[in-house]
Amino acid sequence: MRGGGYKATPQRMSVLRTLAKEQHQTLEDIRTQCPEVGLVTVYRTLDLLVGLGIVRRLDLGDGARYELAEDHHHHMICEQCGEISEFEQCPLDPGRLPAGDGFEVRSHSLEVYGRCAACG
Amino acid sequence: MRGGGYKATPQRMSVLRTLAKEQHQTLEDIRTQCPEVGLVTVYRTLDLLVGLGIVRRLDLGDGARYELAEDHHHHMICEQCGEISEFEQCPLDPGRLPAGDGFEVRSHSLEVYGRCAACG
DNA sequence: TTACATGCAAATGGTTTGCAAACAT
DNA sequence: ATGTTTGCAAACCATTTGCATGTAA
Repeated sequence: MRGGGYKATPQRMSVLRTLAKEQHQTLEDIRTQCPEVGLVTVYRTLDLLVGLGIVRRLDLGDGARYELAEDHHHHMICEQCGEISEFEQCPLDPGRLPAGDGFEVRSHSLEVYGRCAACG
Repeated sequence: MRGGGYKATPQRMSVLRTLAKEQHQTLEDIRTQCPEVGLVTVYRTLDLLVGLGIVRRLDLGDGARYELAEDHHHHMICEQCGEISEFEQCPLDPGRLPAGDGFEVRSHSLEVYGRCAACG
């Protein structure tokens, strides 16, 4: 972060610390845990972090969510209760990715929908 | 649609006809092509169609988009110019989908990001 | 005939912007 | 000193709601 010429302010640190605690949090989730950071600053900090590639922004059907962009993982969403969980193993077959049409694949995101164990 | 006890009004037909023309349109796209349909009605019609499973709602990073839920396909998004295209071949390996944790997979969505041919 | 659908205007709610004060270097 | 960051209030914009009118079946 400092590398980019940005300052490591207490507010930014606080938001980052919160993001490190849990995956795919909403802005409200973050705000609750950073009551000392102004709403506008949370928005701006998240924008900054997303721009720097430190944070990933997702939309799983219900507004924006944010998470640290460290590891590669995907999401399972229960259509019944809305529970979101992660899985690490990527079921993509790279050999079957679209190719030959000139599109250069750089990243991907995958969401799996269904029923969680609790909802049967 | 009539099966569900809903009326086939001119407005709904118009929205459906527009959706049939092109994939992943924004609400504004649709509205431009259905100037005779009120804004609120477009919203309500899309909600209804999504609820009936006829239409799929997506978010590729820039607000909501809608498309007919007929075929299974995925999206490629150019990070440079924002162009969106589809590909039919699904690169998922069903054998590697998360299992054993009690989650029952019913559907999935995959988005591929990178550079389109034009943006090199 | 009658419950459902439409459309306007107004309300809502999440997100962004203007600007002055506080801060880091 | 100088440019960055913060926070409030206000502006903004997409979406939703209330309610009276219109309409498909």
